[in-house]
Amino acid sequence: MGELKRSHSCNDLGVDHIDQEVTLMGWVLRRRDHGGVIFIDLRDRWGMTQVVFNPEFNTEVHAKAHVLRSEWVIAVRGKVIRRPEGMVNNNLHTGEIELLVTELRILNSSITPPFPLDEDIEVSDSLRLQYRYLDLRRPGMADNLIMRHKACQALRAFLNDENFLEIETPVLTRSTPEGARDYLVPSRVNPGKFYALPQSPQLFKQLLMVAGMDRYYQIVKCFRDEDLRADRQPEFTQVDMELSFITEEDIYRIAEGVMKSLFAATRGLELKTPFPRMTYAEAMERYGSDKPDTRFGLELISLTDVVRGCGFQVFRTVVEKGGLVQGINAKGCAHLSRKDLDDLTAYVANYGAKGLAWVKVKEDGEWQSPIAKFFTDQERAGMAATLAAQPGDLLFFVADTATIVRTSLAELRLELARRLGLIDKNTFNFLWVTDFPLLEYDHDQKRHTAVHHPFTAPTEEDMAMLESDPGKVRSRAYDLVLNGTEIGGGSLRIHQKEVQNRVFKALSIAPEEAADKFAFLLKALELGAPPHGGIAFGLDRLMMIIAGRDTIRDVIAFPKTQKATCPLTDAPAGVARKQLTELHLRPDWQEEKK
RNA sequence: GGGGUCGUAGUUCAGUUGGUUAGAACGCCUGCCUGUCACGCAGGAGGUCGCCGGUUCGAGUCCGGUCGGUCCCGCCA
Repeated sequence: MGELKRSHSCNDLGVDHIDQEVTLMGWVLRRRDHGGVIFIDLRDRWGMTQVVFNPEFNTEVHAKAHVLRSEWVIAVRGKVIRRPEGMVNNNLHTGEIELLVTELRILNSSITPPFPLDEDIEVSDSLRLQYRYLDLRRPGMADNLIMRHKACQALRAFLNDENFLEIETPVLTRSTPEGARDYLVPSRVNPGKFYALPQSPQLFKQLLMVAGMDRYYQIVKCFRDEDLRADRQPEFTQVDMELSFITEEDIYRIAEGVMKSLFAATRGLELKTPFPRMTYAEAMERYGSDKPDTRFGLELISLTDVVRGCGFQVFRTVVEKGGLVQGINAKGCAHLSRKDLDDLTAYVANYGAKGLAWVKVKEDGEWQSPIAKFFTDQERAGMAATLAAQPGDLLFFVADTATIVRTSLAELRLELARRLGLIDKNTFNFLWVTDFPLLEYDHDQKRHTAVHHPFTAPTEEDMAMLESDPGKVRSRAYDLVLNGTEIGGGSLRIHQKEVQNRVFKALSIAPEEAADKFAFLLKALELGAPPHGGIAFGLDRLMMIIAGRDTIRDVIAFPKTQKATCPLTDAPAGVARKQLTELHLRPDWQEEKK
């Protein structure tokens, strides 16, 4: 860079700087070479400034500028001048001025980029990830990272004000039963033993409460070796926190404060608090989901009692076998085509629904429907009344087990809303979902498993049922849902050894196994563990929603592909045999022949 | 583990019923151009149609497999 020193960013200069001598550094976004005058759009993290090489003003530097190409890195010194009459670019923050160059220094050239860096051009994901450092130069991607930084700073400021301590926890820890598949790390020093990467710092943050830290938080990487989705990858970031001597109300207040500060810092939005709340039971009843999107209606309506003993055999048998019949009234949607209905039927089939019954309510109130003939006038009237059906409405029904009915109608509801354009992207609907069940029965494992995790406290009033009717016990867990996405969850924890042992027993974790895997926790609970609880937010998902993106890859600097690889570094990769033997691993695969 | 979808020039895509030499735009290269801002004009280069196999006189096109991207189901306390 020689004696040149950057004086401003590419977004700084305006009419106040006219006639000043400045130096800019950055990347050549575009050149417009008129043979005579040459314009370069110079870009950096902050913005863009037009720089001008004028042969009448400086022949030497103009001649030198002819070689400049996209993504060359340059330093330019010159004078800030007002653009001529009528040449102002109102789309550009620095559009009132330009830099008339007196000195050009080429800091680095660039080969032709593998894809254009223009914002509006779609490039395949594999190419973007292979050249992620170019992809991140695009303003939209850079903005996402900048926004993520602001979000982290805002929540740190808020939590610091609330007397939290930011404390790090180990990344090399031990594998514990329950939950997702662990990433394992073999120990060289301890042959045959393994560390696991944390699925969350759950037990460590509880131990920090036992340690009297009182309020802890951490922005922390977590690891789960499961298959990927648009909003899920194996390493992800949690905003993790834990507090002592609190109730649910304290957690809600803190979490709402975090969201408030975060949305103010990123979107400049003033969120209304407190957020609405809904029990798990109500959410399942009205939306068929424990993370309902409340930006639109299309609620599920139960018809199980209305169609009991009706003339339609499919519905009748399902009810007799203890299943459910539920419906959705798509108001004013009777105009949907047969193809639309076939598509929707295929859509719910993905979620196990064997069929999707539909009824178009005609202007005279008559039913146009393949199943109309199976019902008496009275039965039809009862169903119509329950669904508040009016002429022009389209009614959907699914009859099956409770799980299939709820899942398929919940997904149908979302798909309908998308197709009908009922979703407002600029609305942010938060919802606390409370009173989750503590346990659910796993038919494969033939035992109960924890809905949240094994350290979640049961409610006082249900505790007595732990042994007699474990499936009925409610927990002191809560989820925070934003626009139908679970963005966080937590619970009040068990802080007494006896209760923890009873829950382990309800989970069919044998006392010997509990002692082996969780001895340290049980011991800590005997040594003055305070009542405590906490919550963790999925930062990637939160940023995805705030940035208005469809995948968390767009808010992660170096994300993984759906096959959990990194096209940039080509991870995961093979290792030398010696590395394995040092770790006391004996591979049975053949080494690649050279 | 399963299902959908995509893969053609550097990039984004088109390519008819299987039929001559595979096209467009942008980008790139050369030349011209003194007020553009997606500058303009003229010319040019650039292709193992992801890969392997099959059907066929003939395959970018049809079939099977495989690899890669992506979305979903299962999975994700």
